[in-house]
Amino acid sequence: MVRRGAAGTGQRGGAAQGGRGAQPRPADVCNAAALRRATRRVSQIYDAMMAPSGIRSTQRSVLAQIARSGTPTIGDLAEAMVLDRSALAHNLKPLERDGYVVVRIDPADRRNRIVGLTDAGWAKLDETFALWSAAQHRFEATFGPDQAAALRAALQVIASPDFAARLGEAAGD
Amino acid sequence: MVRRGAAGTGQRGGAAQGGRGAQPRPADVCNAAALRRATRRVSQIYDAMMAPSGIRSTQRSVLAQIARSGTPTIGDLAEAMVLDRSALAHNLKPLERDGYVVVRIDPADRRNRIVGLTDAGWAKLDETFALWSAAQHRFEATFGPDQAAALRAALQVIASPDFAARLGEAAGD
DNA sequence: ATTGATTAGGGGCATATGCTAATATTCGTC
DNA sequence: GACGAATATTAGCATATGCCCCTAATCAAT
Repeated sequence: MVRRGAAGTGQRGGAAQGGRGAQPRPADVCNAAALRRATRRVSQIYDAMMAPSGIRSTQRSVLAQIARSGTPTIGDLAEAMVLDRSALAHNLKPLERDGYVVVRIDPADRRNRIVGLTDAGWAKLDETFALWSAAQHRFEATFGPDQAAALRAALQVIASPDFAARLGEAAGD
Repeated sequence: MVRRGAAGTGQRGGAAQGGRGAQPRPADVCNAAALRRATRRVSQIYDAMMAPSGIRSTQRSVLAQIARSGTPTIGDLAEAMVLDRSALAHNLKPLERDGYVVVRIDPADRRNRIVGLTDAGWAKLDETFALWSAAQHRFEATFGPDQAAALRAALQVIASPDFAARLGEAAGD
């Protein structure tokens, strides 16, 4: 039940690693998979170095984004972080439980929920700055400052709403 | 309870977007967060375009990696995918349940579990090739082939075991 | 003012991901 | 050949992420 060496890898004809002539195939490697792999690797380092703080890099990202945004709604935050609304709402739960953020109804438009940092949230953000910065420096030193800058530039393009719009133009069908 | 404009963003002194002079801070943006954002954006496109197949890009990545590897153990797969072993074991569950992969004990070393594609797994891999390829082409066309190639090269460096070793040298303390 | 469309969030479900502890198996040593 | 060290995997728990559907609230049109 476990064939081997046959076709069916998505790279037909046994041209697994450039064996045949260059077919019109994208690049042999899935961009999404490559991104996921690299993200896991990097997140592992950041999380490991941030472990003493008790929060993860993902959680610090949320706190930092709230700090940058001021008093965003959940939708605002989700958009800024390229995150599904429900996913962000889930992520806020532990932070709210631990007293770092507060979510309350917008008096102006009662459909909205306004997210804000508590004093404890600000304190945690300050407290974790050194750890985060150390991880950031470590990555930059290992990968190279110029390379890192180029990578971030590329990633920001990809994450931008404009890119998403262009990318999604024909993705729905 | 929701201060504003104070310090504590991790980018002190109100220099949120390059306001002050260039301090020796990494880059204003967390590399891990940037990676996560871009990954989500790209994964959303791939998943949306692969929706008709009934499997996600993450799942196809697993099938493709198994196909490439032949008859890997769970540990082999996890290493190749930069994925925690237990996470991969979890990911295999739905695929096993749906009959795309089989996991069986290695007769040679009964501690190991050998993973393999079933006929249905090979068929699904073939079936999803067109969808995956379309997503891949779409991304390349939007982002630019050269840019995409450069990005993939950078991501592969980051995902490589060697990079992880160098990155992790001082991350444990 | 009532109705209908739009928009923001929340709930439930499923997958994804990682950590820690426990279990099973093998290997090396005596 | 038995015992302890090393290795591979699983189990359980928690967070992360996204989709679909539902509810609540606003807005627009009549």
